[in-house]
Amino acid sequence: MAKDTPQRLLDAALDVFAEQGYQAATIQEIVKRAGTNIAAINYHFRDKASFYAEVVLYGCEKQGVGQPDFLQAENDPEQQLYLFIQWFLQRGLRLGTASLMDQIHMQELANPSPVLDKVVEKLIRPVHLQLRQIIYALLPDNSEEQVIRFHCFSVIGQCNLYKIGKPVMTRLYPDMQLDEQCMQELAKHIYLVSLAGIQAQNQQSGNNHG
Amino acid sequence: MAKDTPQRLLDAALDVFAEQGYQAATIQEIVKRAGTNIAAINYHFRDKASFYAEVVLYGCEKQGVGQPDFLQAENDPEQQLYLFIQWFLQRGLRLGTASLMDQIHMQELANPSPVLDKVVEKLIRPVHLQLRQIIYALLPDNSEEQVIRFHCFSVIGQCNLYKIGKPVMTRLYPDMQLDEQCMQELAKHIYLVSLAGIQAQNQQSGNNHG
DNA sequence: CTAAAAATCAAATAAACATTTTAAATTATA
DNA sequence: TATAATTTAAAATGTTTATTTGATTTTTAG
Repeated sequence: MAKDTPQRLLDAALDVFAEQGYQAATIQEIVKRAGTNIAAINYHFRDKASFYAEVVLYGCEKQGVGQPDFLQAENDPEQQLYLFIQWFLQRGLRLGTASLMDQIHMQELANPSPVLDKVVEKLIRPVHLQLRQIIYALLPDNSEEQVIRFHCFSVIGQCNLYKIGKPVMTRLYPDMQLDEQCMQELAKHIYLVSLAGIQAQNQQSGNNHG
Repeated sequence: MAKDTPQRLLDAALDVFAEQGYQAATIQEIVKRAGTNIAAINYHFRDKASFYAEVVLYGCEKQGVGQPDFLQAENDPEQQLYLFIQWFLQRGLRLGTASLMDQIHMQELANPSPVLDKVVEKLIRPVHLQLRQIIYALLPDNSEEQVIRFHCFSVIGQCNLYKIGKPVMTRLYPDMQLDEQCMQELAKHIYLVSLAGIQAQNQQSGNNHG
């Protein structure tokens, strides 16, 4: 038929698995969207489980290229933090591979599978390490490991809620619209809170040591 | 057989649905744990979908009783905020109905169903309104609606990450153990960051108006 | 207290659905 | 043309949900 059935299967499956999760997704729906038939899955990818693993890996690689680097020397850590927050927030909102992988991430949080290990290593850890570097630069030199982690997770946690918690948020506040403008204000807000938190930490540490 | 089959079914189902989500959970597993057979589901609760709705409602009512009230007059808003964070964090860690409903919440975020509306109204909104009151008291009188919401979501977001993101966190930092002591330090951290964020907001608002 | 009616439960069966396998047909390629 | 790779349709397998049927228990009325 058309060209590159495996490719069409991967793309269709990424959509379906993101929308519905591994269990709820049926290979029937996937092959229907890919415009082929059921046996194609078995021929190109052994079975559903192996197929899912390949789909997620495919999504990781697709998103992996073109991840921005926030640790450019010309920016001070404050700027880097702001840019990170802005990027991280917007990623989930825009359509495309990134938001699909965010949905897969979500599905994996609800029902972890062996695939989660690779998602963490390929997508999450690299991003996390960048944030960690930024936070590290903003904290005193002798900061405890736990303090660094906590501040990272404070930033991530604030951002994540707007991806993960959307279904609840729209029910709590039906008038709330998470559009581009709101995202910008939100980025400023999270930056303000996070930086204030770090500075408060610095003061406290200073008192403890002085 | 034993007494009150519907009751045993509800309790067993709450476990299974929380663990696996609606799709992945099978009524076979549920009736097995409840010590009865499949027909009991169809007899007492029409079908799987209706049954799930009743299970979630049951969970809501079970947890709804005994929710603490943080708006006691004897505490100042700062104390209230700290107690709220501490309670909210610990709720997910401890075993019992609360953590089960957190898991259901999680499953509903990944794959929302009509039931989510009721979970929001019965469980989430009441808690959210309490936090909102606390935040409101900490902000200037003329604060914008959006600012209030953002600060609420900053607190919630930071706490939620440790419930929702646990599978990722343990992979990022295998040495991290979210035990009671860690929770206490975490509560202090989130309180520090959140309060510093609010105070920074107050300063900024003051500048804007003055 | 007893008989009829209703409610509850268990086992087997049926129906629906999903996945995997098989085998035949088609297409591409050497 | 012969061979291998791919696609298709159909059937087999397994799993899950829904229904039926008959037995047991409980309730209600006389």
